[in-house]
Amino acid sequence: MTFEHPDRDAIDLSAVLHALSDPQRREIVAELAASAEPRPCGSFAPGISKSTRTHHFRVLREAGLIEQWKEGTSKMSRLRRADIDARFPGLLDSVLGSKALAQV
Amino acid sequence: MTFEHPDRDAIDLSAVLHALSDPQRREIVAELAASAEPRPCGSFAPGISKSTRTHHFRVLREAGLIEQWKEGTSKMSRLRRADIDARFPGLLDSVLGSKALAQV
DNA sequence: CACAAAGTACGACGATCGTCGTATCATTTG
DNA sequence: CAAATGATACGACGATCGTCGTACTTTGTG
Repeated sequence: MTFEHPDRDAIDLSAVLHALSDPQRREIVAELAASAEPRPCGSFAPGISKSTRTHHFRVLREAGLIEQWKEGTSKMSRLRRADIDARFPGLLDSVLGSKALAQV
Repeated sequence: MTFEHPDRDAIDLSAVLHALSDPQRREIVAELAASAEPRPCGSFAPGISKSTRTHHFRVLREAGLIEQWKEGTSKMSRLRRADIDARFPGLLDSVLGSKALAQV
């Protein structure tokens, strides 16, 4: 918990919706939601540069969507599903559910 | 239907989330959702300028969230709830529902 | 026709966004 | 210690955003 994570009650809807409005970030969130296990940042979005990936992860973390911590040389990420579901019930499910459509 | 309205199947999730990420526009959508009757644009968001209001309504319309048509000198707006609900089930409810929180 | 009302078009402005490359840091491993 | 790995910091760039004011169009009303 050494990074900037907003408390559950401080999670802002505008920030969450903005974070989710980017397809790249939505893809990351979808992958995190699919695998319950935490994963290192580097295992996502292979098409983009490292700095861009860092940027996207920071946006997600500061919006309160993910939690991050260091583990060796890697940085692990986990979806804050309980917090998001508690604060905005149904939001994550509807956004991720529509991913099942041909929604790229 | 003389304006640019995306078809239901063409409604893009990124555009919808981006449109909803602005508090001003979310407020408009919330008011439209509250009163089932169409309302002229001028009856919203009294604090902002006319041009900004026009801009917000266009963003909402081009994202597929609202439908607009002229009626006399006014332009009426109605929420495309059925289309949004069909395309992204639960999304609108979760976004508007959280409005009930102290989410400004 | 003249006037008022409701929106739009068109820039403009500062701010933020998504992306990148390069340099740097922290950690593990040889 | 030295090298490699995984991620960050720091600009930088073009693009988009939210906001505004002013000028303009469209429509209805006297």
